[in-house]
Amino acid sequence: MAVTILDIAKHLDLSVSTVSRALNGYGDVAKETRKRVEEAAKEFDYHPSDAARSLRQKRTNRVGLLIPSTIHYMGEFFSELIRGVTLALAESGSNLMLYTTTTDEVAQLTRICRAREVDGIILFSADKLDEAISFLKTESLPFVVLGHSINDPAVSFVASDNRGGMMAAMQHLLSSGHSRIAYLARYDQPRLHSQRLLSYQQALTEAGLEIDGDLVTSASIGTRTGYRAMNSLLDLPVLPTAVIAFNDQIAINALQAASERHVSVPDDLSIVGYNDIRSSLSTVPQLTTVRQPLSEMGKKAAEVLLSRVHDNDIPPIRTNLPAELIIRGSTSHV
Amino acid sequence: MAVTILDIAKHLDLSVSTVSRALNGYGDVAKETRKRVEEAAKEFDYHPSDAARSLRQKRTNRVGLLIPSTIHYMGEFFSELIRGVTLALAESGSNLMLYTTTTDEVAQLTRICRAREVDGIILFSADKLDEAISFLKTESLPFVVLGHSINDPAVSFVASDNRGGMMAAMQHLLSSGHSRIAYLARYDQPRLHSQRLLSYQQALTEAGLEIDGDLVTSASIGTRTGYRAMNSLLDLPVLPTAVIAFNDQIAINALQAASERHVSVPDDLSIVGYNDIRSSLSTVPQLTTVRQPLSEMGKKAAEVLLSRVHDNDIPPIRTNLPAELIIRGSTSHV
DNA sequence: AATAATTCCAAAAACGTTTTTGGAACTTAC
DNA sequence: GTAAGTTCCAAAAACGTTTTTGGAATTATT
Repeated sequence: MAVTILDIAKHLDLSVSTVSRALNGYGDVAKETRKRVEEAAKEFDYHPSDAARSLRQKRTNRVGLLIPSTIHYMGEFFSELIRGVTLALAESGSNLMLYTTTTDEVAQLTRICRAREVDGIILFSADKLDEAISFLKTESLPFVVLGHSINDPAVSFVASDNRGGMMAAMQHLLSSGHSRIAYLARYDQPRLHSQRLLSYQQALTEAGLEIDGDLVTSASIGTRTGYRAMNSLLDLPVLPTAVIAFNDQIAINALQAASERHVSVPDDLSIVGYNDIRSSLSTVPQLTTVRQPLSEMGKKAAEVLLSRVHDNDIPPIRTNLPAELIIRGSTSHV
Repeated sequence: MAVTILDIAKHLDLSVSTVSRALNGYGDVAKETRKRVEEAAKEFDYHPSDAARSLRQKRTNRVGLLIPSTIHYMGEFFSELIRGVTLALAESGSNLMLYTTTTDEVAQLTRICRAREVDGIILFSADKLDEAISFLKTESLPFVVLGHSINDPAVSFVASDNRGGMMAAMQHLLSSGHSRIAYLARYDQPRLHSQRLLSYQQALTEAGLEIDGDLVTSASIGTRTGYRAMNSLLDLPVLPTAVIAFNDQIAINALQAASERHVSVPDDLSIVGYNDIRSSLSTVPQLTTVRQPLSEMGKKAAEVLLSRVHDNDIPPIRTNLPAELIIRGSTSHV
């Protein structure tokens, strides 16, 4: 059996309560006694039972991160986020539980809340975000949404400035003389898509350009996402001179499609990605992209959550981190 | 406050023990009573407290996955593994705790074990694997190593056939007429590296070729890993005609370096990757690579661990899943 | 020198389950 | 018609902590 606090107490001829207070830094214990306890704890490699402590304290020192089950389609994106999350958690001594969404997201959240498996939840999953949010609002479990800016002023979120990011990309292309700019979207991400689309349309309108429905199309999720969609753009009677992709993966596959059809990037076609994942440095040419500070977003989300775990009555924290255009080789003057 | 088993018991005028037995499927409860209990539990959305249950049952229904803190450098690789892990865990009703390694791995493992935070651990971290293993062997916590084949016959692992995979790549190149074959390694992964190096050398020797030390070099971890190393290979007085990279990321960056120096792949240079991550389909040309069944490995590792959680006295399960050469456009006849 | 305050610690309660033990009520067996 | 099973359930113990309460011993205050 594992060593318990009782073993320590017996060994030192103290009561368990004193040992507990000594280890948790309470004041009601003599200096000398505390030292003895700490030494014994070290000697026996004593660590308090996680379950027992959680039960008594009503705190688990765990936070949950809910991610989509299609996580393997967004490996780089995700791992940057998670890095930030783990960084922030490590500082506070909390641990991370990873939940992948199931078919019934709300049932899953119900269990997590009612069984008190975690102290709080970072909602990254996007499947049925609205339902998930409205459920969590009825529970007392702190939560924060990661990656989406939420309209409801009562919910905390950490996202990046989508409108601004997309606008920066558009302005870069427009000022480079492009007028036929395609948007290679992801319709299955309606929340992000609609924001980006708005900026796309606004930029065109402000530039006095027509909005051509043919130039907005969607990549489908899967391996080589965006490959087929890019090809269909290249089948248009009048080709676009620039493409903004929903993310870097799509941009990379668009690059591949263009290359296969001997459309030269950036000479014949400019391509802009989104997110600035590491791979965007590895293409030929390197991707111009809108950088989202993914790691920082993860870190910030964890911090926001932890502050709510500490006190859930503080007003909601709603953060849009700035997006930044990174100009590399995949775009040029028309 | 959350609803407890006592609330259900009071509401139904039963004892807590009966409610517990009813919900957990024990025999000692009348059909009618069980039905009433189940209905009440559903009505109140009752879920037993995770902490209380863990404490009493000495089982947490959680397993840990230990990953390196440099996880963001291996996003795709990692997310495929994790997908398999979560798939297997979901089937068994277990949850996943994600631990990133800290400076003192053993101290971290000590805490995890002694605090009984999880039922078992999947060791994916490679930093000080030997120390970690020898520590875990002294504890009673079940564990399995993921991604490395371990010599010690007492430890369970799930890996893929490194020797075979590397050998397949070499044979492919040799039979295509290549004789100057470089190996773009990762010295900081000594375990995997040494196995691959052995196969590399063996294949050359069997083909009656000299082993040229200049042709074995190492990529360093970081963004664009392998870019600089590839460039130094291209600076050699006599160029290699083929390169086997330690992983696909390195291969992709090697591809980029070659392209920038107008070395045509595969005409002037063949490049082989390793792992078959999704991105290996997105390059121009697409990567020839050695496929490791990453998702299956993760799944298998979780299954092996769970079987040990169920009964830790079963003999070690040691699995090398087959690696498979996938021939695509980045390699050709010399 | 008596009282008040302080320091240190032990005892006990509490957290919410599961599991063990035991016993009442009802059936079956002879 | 008693003995022996069965069926169902309640009571209590146990899991390993933290926190509250209270009290003895020591020190400070008047």
